[in-house]
Amino acid sequence: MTAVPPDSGTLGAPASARDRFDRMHALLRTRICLLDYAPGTRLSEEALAAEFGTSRTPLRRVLARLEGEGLVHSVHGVGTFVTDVEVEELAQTYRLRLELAELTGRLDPVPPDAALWGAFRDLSARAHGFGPDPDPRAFAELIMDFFVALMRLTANEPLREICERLYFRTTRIWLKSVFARRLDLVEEVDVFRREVDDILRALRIGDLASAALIQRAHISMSFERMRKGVSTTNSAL
Amino acid sequence: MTAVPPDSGTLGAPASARDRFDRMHALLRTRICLLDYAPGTRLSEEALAAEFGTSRTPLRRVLARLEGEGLVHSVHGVGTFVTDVEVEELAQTYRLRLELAELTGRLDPVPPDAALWGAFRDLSARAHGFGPDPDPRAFAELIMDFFVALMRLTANEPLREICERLYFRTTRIWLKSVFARRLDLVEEVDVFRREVDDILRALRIGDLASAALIQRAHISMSFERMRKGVSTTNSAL
DNA sequence: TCAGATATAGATGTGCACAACAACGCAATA
DNA sequence: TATTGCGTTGTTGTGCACATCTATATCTGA
Repeated sequence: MTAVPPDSGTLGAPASARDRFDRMHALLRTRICLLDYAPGTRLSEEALAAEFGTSRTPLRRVLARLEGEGLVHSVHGVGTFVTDVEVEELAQTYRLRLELAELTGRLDPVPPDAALWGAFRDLSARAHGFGPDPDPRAFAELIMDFFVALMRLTANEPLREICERLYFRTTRIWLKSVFARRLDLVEEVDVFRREVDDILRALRIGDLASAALIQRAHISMSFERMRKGVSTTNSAL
Repeated sequence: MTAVPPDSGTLGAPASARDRFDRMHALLRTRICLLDYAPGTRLSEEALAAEFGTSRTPLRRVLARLEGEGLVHSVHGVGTFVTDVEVEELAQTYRLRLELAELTGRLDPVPPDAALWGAFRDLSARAHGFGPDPDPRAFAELIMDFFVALMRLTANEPLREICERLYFRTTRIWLKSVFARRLDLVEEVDVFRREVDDILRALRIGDLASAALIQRAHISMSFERMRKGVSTTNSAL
């Protein structure tokens, strides 16, 4: 036998330090955005390090990154906490996201390749596969996957990076509003199905700018529904 | 005497961990953007830690942040290197910066307060204070300070953060072009003086949108001069 | 009973020693 | 002479013990 490098597992990836970092980062980000860790939750460095089978040192690097992205906040001697999100505070971020969404259709748009078409078909099937009583978390995950897929329609790397950064910072407010009954989940599912269908229709005729405008409109309307949800709740008290 | 907290120095700041981090981060970022560390330079963690009087651990945190901002790149077992910048690669980033500059005049613009007016007066004085043979580094520092001051004209925090992020990632190419004689420094100084004067004129009549458009135009023209500088050099060979 | 100082517990931040890894040089060999 | 293998060296990544800091509970005295 020739010398075989220490492959830790079934196949392929030698699991480099960077890969571990990316995996931990993506997983924690997903948990925060899907409210597995509610805003205000304290994240124990020791517990997370034990879960990932490492020491605190690499994990702290991940938390530092998440702090730079505005998802957690560390205080010396107290703890690391998931940041909170409020509708009114996010108004600035949403206005910016509107403009950036439109830019994805104007700056370096690229038509979908075969792989991306396949991804869109799967996403559409998932969107239409939800029953009358959908699981909010699973649906939020679908929305997230759809957003990431849409980002592949622009070749402008910095724009993509910024859009995703802002998305992950704001998306929790939607799921939070659903749980707080300020949004009607069934209506949200219906609206999302129409958004997917409309955007795919625009993409099929190669009109990426219109696809971006449709996305922009839905981001705007989604935010307005959340704001109205707040005032409705208030006036109903 | 009542108990006095252990003040480490002359006055005020107790120099918390976060303050140290911010200072190290800002200083290294400035050095990279002002080409004190040329692209490709290897940054020694040990040497930098010694310079700041700490161990590698806090310094590594700073380097990790800089890597997230695209200013350095670490490779296990090799070193941490200042990233390189090429005019053609930055085309996407510049197109994005154009759009974002315009947004600063449309999204949450705020007129200058007394302090900001004072800052602008100082900046204008510095701009007109350069002689016939200006120091490129000092002039680049002035441009940087002016940009940061302009960012105070929008109250949209996420927009400000993103604009600065992209600025620090692209600004080195200007100074690099000056050193490579692809840009004429005297002409650049003249152009910058006009930019400052024009923007301040727009601000005095309260037209922040026009100020942003002027800035946008100058970013665009600056990039074009750099591109032309490349082709001119090439055709002159 | 209440105000304030103090001890305690538990968290993040830091320093140091070592592991993992990559580049280089050098020598042995076909 | 070209090439392959290996040891050396220097770097980043990791683990662990300890320092530093904050919030809470407890004790003390009026």
